[in-house]
Amino acid sequence: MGSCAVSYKGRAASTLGEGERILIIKSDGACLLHRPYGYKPVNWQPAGTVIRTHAEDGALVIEGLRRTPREVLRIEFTALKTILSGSLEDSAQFAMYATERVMQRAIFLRPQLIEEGLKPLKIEKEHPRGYIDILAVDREGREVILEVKRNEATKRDALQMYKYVSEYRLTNPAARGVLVAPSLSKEAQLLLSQLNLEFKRLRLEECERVVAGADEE
Amino acid sequence: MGSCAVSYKGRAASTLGEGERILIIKSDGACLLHRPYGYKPVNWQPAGTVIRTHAEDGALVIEGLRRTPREVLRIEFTALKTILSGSLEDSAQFAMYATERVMQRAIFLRPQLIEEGLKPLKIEKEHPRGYIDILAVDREGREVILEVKRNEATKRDALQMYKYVSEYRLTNPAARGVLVAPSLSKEAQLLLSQLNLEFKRLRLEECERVVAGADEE
DNA sequence: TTCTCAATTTCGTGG
DNA sequence: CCACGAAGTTGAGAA
Repeated sequence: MGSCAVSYKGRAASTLGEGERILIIKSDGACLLHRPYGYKPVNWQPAGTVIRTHAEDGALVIEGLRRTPREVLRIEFTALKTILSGSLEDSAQFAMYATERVMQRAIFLRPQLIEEGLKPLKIEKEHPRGYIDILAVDREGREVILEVKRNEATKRDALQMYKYVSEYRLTNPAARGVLVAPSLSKEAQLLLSQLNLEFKRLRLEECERVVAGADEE
Repeated sequence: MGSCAVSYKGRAASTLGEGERILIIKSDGACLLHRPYGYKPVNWQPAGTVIRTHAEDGALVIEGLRRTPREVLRIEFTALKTILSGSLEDSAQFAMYATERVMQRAIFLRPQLIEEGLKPLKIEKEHPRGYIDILAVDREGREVILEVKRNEATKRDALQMYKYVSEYRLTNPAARGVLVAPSLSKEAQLLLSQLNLEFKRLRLEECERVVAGADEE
């Protein structure tokens, strides 16, 4: 903690005049310089950075160097308020719920969440124009393209799915497209019916239960 | 700094077991909890968050509450290593160079960077489905839609441009689309040729020289 | 508020 | 190592 001036050059370039900030340097090389406000650091380097320090004209200069891409962060402290050094013990598990992946996994584990007889084939199948969340086959053997959204599905989501489905329909006119989300905006609803696509309501909560149940087994 | 356990619930949800971390709380409500490694905080709240603290079973509980969206971050410190409090004076100017805007400006100042006879009409022109970086007219009077990228252009960038160009081609089939970037991914190159779009190599460095030269005059 | 897009995006995943 | 897409993306700018 102290007063410093900063310059950065690499993927972009920036300068910052003298002011009081907090600098954190972690043992993996990650470093973060924070101004007194805001969520994001004003300057930083990611893990893997090589830190070097030296004195220069009565100032403490801290440089973070990185290759691929080549980047240099230079912080020049002219006044120090506090220096803290130590090591932290932290081996705990971080668990994040409520991601789109949970929904995908639940559908794969229990396809009847969507409909009876559905057989998922592939998650995140590659496609010349992007990715399909899930590719499946229904009980009548038709291809089903599933686009999964964690939040209310928008017009944009419907269009994205249409991009994929229309491609499939060139070779397989019976191909279905199902947008899976907890809810659907009114505009998206209209669009889906115009594009001959379907919607299946599915809430994150249900998916979490399915995935949790599978993990117990 | 100390040992804590964390839970978060809001747009998503997460838990983190006991471990030693650094917590920064800024006066605007922004708070960041950092593990001993990595660039990103493991949990956080943005500026505007209301911070409340209380003791509970011998632990220091710090809660960050936020509305729109409703989010709660709860940090329970069971052991403290250090507490630091103070205010920082920082009113310096932050200047960032080397952005996409520099490239846009350079093209506007010196259109021959793209091709002879090009006449730029408008930067960031509105469009029903987004924004066009630059709209121009070539020496033969054809509309040219320019999509500018600071880094290597991807398939995604080509598709975004195609969205605009195909719209223009409905009324003006001769309309051109030019993707401007320092380089082009192989997949994007293929896509461009399929979609009848063009690529023009332009490096940030050249643009910076052009803009710097213009500023001197 | 909403939408749209840039970002030193970062991060993970798969080829 | 690239390429692609998600992210509690964040942040800025305009309607």
